[in-house]
Amino acid sequence: MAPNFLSRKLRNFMHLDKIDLALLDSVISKTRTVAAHVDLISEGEKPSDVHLVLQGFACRYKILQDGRRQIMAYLVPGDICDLHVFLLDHMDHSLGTLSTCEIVDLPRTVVLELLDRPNIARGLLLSTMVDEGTLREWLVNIGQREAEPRVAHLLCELLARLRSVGLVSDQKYTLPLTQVELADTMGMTPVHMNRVLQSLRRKALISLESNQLTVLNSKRLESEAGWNPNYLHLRKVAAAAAE
Amino acid sequence: MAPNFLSRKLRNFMHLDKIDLALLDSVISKTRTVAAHVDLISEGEKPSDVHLVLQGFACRYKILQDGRRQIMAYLVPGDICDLHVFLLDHMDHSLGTLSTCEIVDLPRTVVLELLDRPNIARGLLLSTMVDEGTLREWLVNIGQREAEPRVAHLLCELLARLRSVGLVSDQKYTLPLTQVELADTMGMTPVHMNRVLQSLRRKALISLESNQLTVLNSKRLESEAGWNPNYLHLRKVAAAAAE
DNA sequence: CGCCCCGTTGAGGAACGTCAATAAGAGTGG
DNA sequence: CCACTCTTATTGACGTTCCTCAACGGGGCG
Repeated sequence: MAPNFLSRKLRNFMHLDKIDLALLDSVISKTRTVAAHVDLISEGEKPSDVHLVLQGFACRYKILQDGRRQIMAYLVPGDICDLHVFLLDHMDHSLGTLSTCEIVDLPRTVVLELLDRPNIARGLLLSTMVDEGTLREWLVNIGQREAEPRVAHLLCELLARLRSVGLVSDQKYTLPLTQVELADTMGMTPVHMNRVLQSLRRKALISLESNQLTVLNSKRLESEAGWNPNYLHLRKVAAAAAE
Repeated sequence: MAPNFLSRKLRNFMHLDKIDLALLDSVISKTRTVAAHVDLISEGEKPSDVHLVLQGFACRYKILQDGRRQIMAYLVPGDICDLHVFLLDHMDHSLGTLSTCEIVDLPRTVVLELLDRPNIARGLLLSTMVDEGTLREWLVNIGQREAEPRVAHLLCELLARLRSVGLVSDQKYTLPLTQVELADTMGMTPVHMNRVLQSLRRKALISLESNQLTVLNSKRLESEAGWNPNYLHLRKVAAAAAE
């Protein structure tokens, strides 16, 4: 059976007992495969389910009148979106896949079931707060850092987040994104994104080919990025990674 | 007695009965005055209270190693921050005043009391989701828009938010911020901020003197900004403004 | 009066965007 | 297996936005 990325993630925050883990396993039993570049829900629609990503990359994004797109968050395996989304009567942004994904749709009743377990509830609320902290960090990143440290910061973040759910080995992870998508994430043009990646490669900080990203020199990459992982609130990273 | 900006704000989202309103009034009875440019809580500290702003502007912000500052959110009268902040063991950003403020510190017990009232709870959760939506919109704003529409967008947002708590009349509101602070909000330099404001004035879209901002031509300002208020989820703006 | 903060303005430079062309690879149908 | 097409990555030349540095003026306040 595929690993339960949701419980992996929550265990970064809270201890989960057998009942919790069994519930989390049952919840992810009904997955569906979604092709790349498909919306899970679009701006303006009424939210129905909470979405959970078990494989692949999804994102939140918004499209402006002139066609420009801003990607505002990545959802990677274990990530859940908008616990309280049922309160809203329309989505103010869209949710879509970037790569092929395995998705679980959680209807309201199942979410309430999860929130009935105190430690799961605390874990989910903490995850939500971390998502918010991540969003703030992205704002800082785009608002204050120049292109190269900005991209370096994103790559550091993904290293930490994917490691926390066991998706990093040998400083390497799968980054199933095109340079256009990365550019739309970082608020820059694809051309400039390309040049920044070239530069990071030339400095031997990373390698990136066929969607495999390797951090060759994490110390220098982190210093270039001004990296500080405190906003991820990962207290038990090493333990979780070892499982 | 000073108007209860918290109930004004929540009434944009939910109907509140007399008991709700009385509770909200009792909760804001013990305010304190905080001078401008004082931290309510700093990055790294352990959160103790939830903060509620009743007067003035406060903000969330982060300072980078090189001294650059990014302001990530404004808190205006009626705004409350981080309902669930007690879950975190350290702040990943700071909270400080921008102008002189009236602040209420809500200890955990009082927050729980508020959450016991279903409609207040829904209103508070909705506010939280709107805050998140606002943060996302700021990311879009900084990531995708050039300086002038970016600033225009901020001014439109403040017009809508302040109007929703009754702080706008004649398209005019108090904006107690320096150009340096506005620049740190928008991810640009104070010099450029100044030039953008000049340009908006020259086009007769706004006037801004001694902290009084007047929107002279909201239609054109909104079109310049690409303004779409859907992320504020304000369903009853007109009614609230009329009270 | 003098100081400091804030707003304003100018000149020059760096970062990033735009436009355009080419290459390289993946999938498709013949 | 090859021709074809489409997407993605790459590179160059050039333009624009925004930043940097610097100077000056005005108002509030001790």
